[in-house]
Amino acid sequence: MGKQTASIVDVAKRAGVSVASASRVLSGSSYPVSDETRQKVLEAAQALDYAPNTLARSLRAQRSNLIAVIVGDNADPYFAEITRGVEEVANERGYLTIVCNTDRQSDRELHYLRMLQDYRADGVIFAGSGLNEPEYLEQFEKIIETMQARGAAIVALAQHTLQLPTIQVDNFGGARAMTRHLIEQGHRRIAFVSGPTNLLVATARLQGYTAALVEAGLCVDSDLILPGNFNREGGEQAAHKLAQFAAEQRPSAVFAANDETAFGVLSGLSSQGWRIPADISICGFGDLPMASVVYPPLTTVHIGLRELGRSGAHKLLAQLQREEIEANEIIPTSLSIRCTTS
Amino acid sequence: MGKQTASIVDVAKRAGVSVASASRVLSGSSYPVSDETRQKVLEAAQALDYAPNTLARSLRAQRSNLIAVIVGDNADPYFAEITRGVEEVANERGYLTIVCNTDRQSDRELHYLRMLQDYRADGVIFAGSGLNEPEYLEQFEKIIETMQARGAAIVALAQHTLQLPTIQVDNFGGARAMTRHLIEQGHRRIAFVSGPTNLLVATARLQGYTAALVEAGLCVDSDLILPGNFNREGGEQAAHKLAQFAAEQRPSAVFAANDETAFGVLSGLSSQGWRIPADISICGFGDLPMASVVYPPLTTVHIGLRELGRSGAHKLLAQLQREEIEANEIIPTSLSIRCTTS
DNA sequence: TTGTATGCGTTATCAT
DNA sequence: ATGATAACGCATACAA
Repeated sequence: MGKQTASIVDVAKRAGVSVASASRVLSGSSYPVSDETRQKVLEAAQALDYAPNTLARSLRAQRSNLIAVIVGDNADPYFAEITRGVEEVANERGYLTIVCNTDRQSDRELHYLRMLQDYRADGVIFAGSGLNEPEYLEQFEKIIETMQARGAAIVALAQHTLQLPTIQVDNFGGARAMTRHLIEQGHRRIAFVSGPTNLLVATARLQGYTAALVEAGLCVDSDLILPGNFNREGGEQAAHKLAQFAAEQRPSAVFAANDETAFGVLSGLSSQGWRIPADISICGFGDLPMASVVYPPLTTVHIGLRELGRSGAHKLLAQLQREEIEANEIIPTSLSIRCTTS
Repeated sequence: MGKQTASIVDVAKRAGVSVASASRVLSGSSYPVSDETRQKVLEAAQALDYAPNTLARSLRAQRSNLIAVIVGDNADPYFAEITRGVEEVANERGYLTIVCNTDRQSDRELHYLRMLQDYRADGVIFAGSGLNEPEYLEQFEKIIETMQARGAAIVALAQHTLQLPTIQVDNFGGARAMTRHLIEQGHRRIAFVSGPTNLLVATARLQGYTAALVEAGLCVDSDLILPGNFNREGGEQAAHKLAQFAAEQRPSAVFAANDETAFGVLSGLSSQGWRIPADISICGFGDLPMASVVYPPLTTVHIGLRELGRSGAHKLLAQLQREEIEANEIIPTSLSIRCTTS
C-alpha cells in the first residue's frame, strides 16, 4: 500500500531515462524519441500504474481543459437537456464539464464566475439569458473581461445583457408563429402567461405574442397578460385567474411562456374540470420531453435543446482554437402542434 | 492588452512584501501577519485584480476541490435531480461539480473515471447502480482502488457491483409496498414492466414485486413480467403488449419499474383509448416532478432524489475529512398514491 | 512577524 | 535522440 500515485519522475527513474524523455512519450509529444526509449517508458508507466497529473499539466500549459455551463437549475429539464448537449461535445473533445446552478440569482452567478476564473476554466457557457440587474452589471463585465483577457471563451445560449458571442433560439419568431397559428384557428381572445420580467427570453416571447396580435389587427388587452414565473406554480395561479373571468370575457386560448408554465395551466384547469381543448386551448414554449406525455399532449413551440447545448459547446471550442466565429447565431423554432389546441 | 492574470508574485512585489507574506494573507492562513502587511497585500491584490490560481493551489495541496457525479444521463430527470442535490452541497462547501454522462456504458464510465483520476478529483459519486458486466469489473476495481489509495472518496447512490460506501433507496421495500397496496386494492393479476436486466436497482424492484406476490399467496406469472428499459419507449411497447392480452388474461394493474416507463405505459394505453384507472391501474417508481402533472396524476413510489444527492455529497465530504461513516445507508421510500390506481 | 528556499508534477528550452 | 533545468503559481518548513 506504500506509495502514492506515481509521478513522471518515478516513471523516468524506473525506465532508466530522463524525465524529459519520459514526458515526451507520455505527453504524446511530436518530439522524436527512439523506439527503445519509448518502450521502456511505456513499460515503466504501465508497471507503476502511472496517471498523468492534469493539474500540473494545466498549470504548465495555462489551459485547464475545463469548461462550465451556468444554468438556472439543472433539475429543470430545459437546462438539463442543454447541459447534456454541452457535456457530449466537451467529452468528445477531451474536456470536463462543470455544472453551476444559480437559481437565477446574480450573486450566485457571480460567485461561480469567480470560482471558474480561479480554476482557470477554459470556457463558460451561459445557458440562460442575462439578468436585468444593473447593480451587478459592472461586476459581471469586469470578471468576464478578465476571463476573456486570459484567453477563456464565453458563449451565451440566449440573448444576454452583456455583449457576448451568442446562440439564440428565435424566441420572438416562435412566439409570433404560435400566436399566428392560434389566430388562424379562429381564436381572438388569447391570454399570455408571461415569464420573469427580468428575463430577456421571456420578454422576447411576450413581444412575439403581441406582434402577432397587432399584425392581425387584434388589440392587445393587458388583462389577458397574466404574470408567471417560468414554473408550474405560475401556471396554476394563471389557471385560477382564468377561471374568474366572466364567461364572455374569457379567452379561448392561453399561450404560456414556457412548457413548465403550460403544465401548470393544464393541470390547474383540468383539476377545475375544464376540458382541454374543448373549453380552452393551451400551448407552451420549449417542447420538453414531457410535453408529449402529459394529457392531452401539449401543443408547443419546439426548441432543439440538446442541439443548442451542442452548438454552444462547439462555438466555445472554436473560439478556443482562435477560429473566426459568428458573433450571433439564431436557431429557428418549429411548431409542435399536438392536442391541447383546436 | 498588456498583462495576463496577476500572480501572487506580482501582488507581493507591488505590496513590497515577500511572496510568503502575500500567500499567508491571500490563502486565509492562520499564520500571524501584521495588520500593516495584510493591508498592503490586500490593496495590491485588489489593484491587480488578483485571482488565486486554484490549479497551482491544488497541485501544491494535493487536493483539487473537484468532485464528480457519474450519471447515466443528466437529461433524465431522475439523474438531474440527484446532480442538483450533489451540486448544492458541493457548492456550499467550496467544491466544483463535474457531471459525467455515461449512457450506462461501461467503457464511457471507465473513460471518465480515468479522466477524473488524472484531474485528481477529490471524490466521485456514482448516481446509478453498478453494471453487471464482468469483463469490466477488474478494470473498475483497479481504478477505484487507485483513486481511494490517493485519498479520493467514492460513494454510490445505489447498490453497486463494487464494494463501495453506499446510500441506497429501498428499492425492494418500495416495490413490495406498492405491490402490496395494489393487492389490497383487490388486484390479482398485476403486470410488471421491468428495467434493464443488468441494473441492480431494477432487479431489486422486480424482487420486491415478486416478494409481495408470493407473500400474498399469488402466483408469479412470467407472462406478466414485461421487458422494459427504464425509458418511455419500453413503457409504450409494454402498453402495446398489454393490449394484445385476451380479455380474461388481461392484468388489472401494471407496475412500471420507474416513472419514465410508467409515462410510456400511460400514454401508450391512453392513446389506445384505455381509461385510466377505470380500465387498468398504472403505477411507477421514483416520483419525478412530472409524475404529478401527467394526467391522470401518477401513483408512484416516492424517492427523495435531490435529498439523495445531497446525502451522497455529505457522505463524500465526510469521508474526505476522515470522519467515520456508515458503510451502508438505506433511505426509505413512501407511496404517493395519486389517481392512476384504484 | 518576516523572508528564503523548496517542492508539488509537467513540459519546453537549451544544451549536448 | 537525450538530458539537465527553468518555470507554471502557490504554500509551507525553516531560518532569521
